[in-house]
Amino acid sequence: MGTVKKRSNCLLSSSLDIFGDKWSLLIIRDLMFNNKNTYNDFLKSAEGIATNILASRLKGLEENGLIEKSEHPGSRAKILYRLTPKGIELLPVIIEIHLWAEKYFTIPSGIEPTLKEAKKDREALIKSITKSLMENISL
Amino acid sequence: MGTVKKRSNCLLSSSLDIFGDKWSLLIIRDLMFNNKNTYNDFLKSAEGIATNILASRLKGLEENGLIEKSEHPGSRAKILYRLTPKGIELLPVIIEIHLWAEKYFTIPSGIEPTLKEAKKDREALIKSITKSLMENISL
DNA sequence: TAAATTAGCTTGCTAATTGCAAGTGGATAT
DNA sequence: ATATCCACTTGCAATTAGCAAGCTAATTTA
Repeated sequence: MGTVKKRSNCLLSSSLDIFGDKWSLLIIRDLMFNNKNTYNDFLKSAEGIATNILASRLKGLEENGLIEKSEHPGSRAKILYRLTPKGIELLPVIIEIHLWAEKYFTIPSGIEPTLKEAKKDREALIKSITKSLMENISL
Repeated sequence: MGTVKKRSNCLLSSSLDIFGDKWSLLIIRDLMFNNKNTYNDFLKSAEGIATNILASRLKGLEENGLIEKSEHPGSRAKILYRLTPKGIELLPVIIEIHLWAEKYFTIPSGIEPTLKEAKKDREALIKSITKSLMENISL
């Protein structure tokens, strides 16, 4: 059921088989930048994902090794979703999409400094965000 | 009908509203790397896009200014699709997806040199591919 | 300690989208 | 003149998306 169907052996196509939809990268974004890590956190995001779609996307992302479930330190009722290294490695992709979008959409308040940093020293930004995301893993 | 619905003002979300599906970036890829620029070229790609889906994606990409139609120099029956600068600027996104995918999928024959170049001198590669794509525009 | 709320889902149903197959109409090759 | 190519459109079945409601276990509130 959950197996991924590869349409071709093209790297881009295989990648889109995993995260080429309107929701998966938004969940990754929430985990990366918005301090969201529970089911209800994702549900509350501005785009308004439907609960069944969220469940299916979380399942897909987990099956493909981009995220993983773990115990929530604060409550046994909650499940903590975390990025794996494989998920964290999508950071450059997400940054490049932002840099593209910056030219064509109005920039939301607050992210301008990060965009500026991305343009000034992209590698440094990736390294520093990656580092802090990786630290979250080993908690 | 053709208007884009923005789910939020997040740059990533707005971008995915445009190309966040399983086909749009593959059409861009074909235009960028595979010397495909007619309807039937796209139809023949390995992933096997359905003809009605192709028509709707081409329409969407055109409405969003990523591609444009023009006269085919060889035949009046054909339509030549071309990337606009806005479409060409997606090159870094596509490269980053490739670099991510390289770690998790078997690498198709032929692209290894380009991947190596992307890792060695990313900016140079982007600049050189962009240049040749831009030259295509003014023909 | 009982009742209400929170958290993470599942289920049922409807609407929208996808994808296959066939068809259309103009341009081109034979 | 006929057949084929090209860029689609249309019809229809199947899949997917999305809304609303429900469900179970854990937790908070009264």
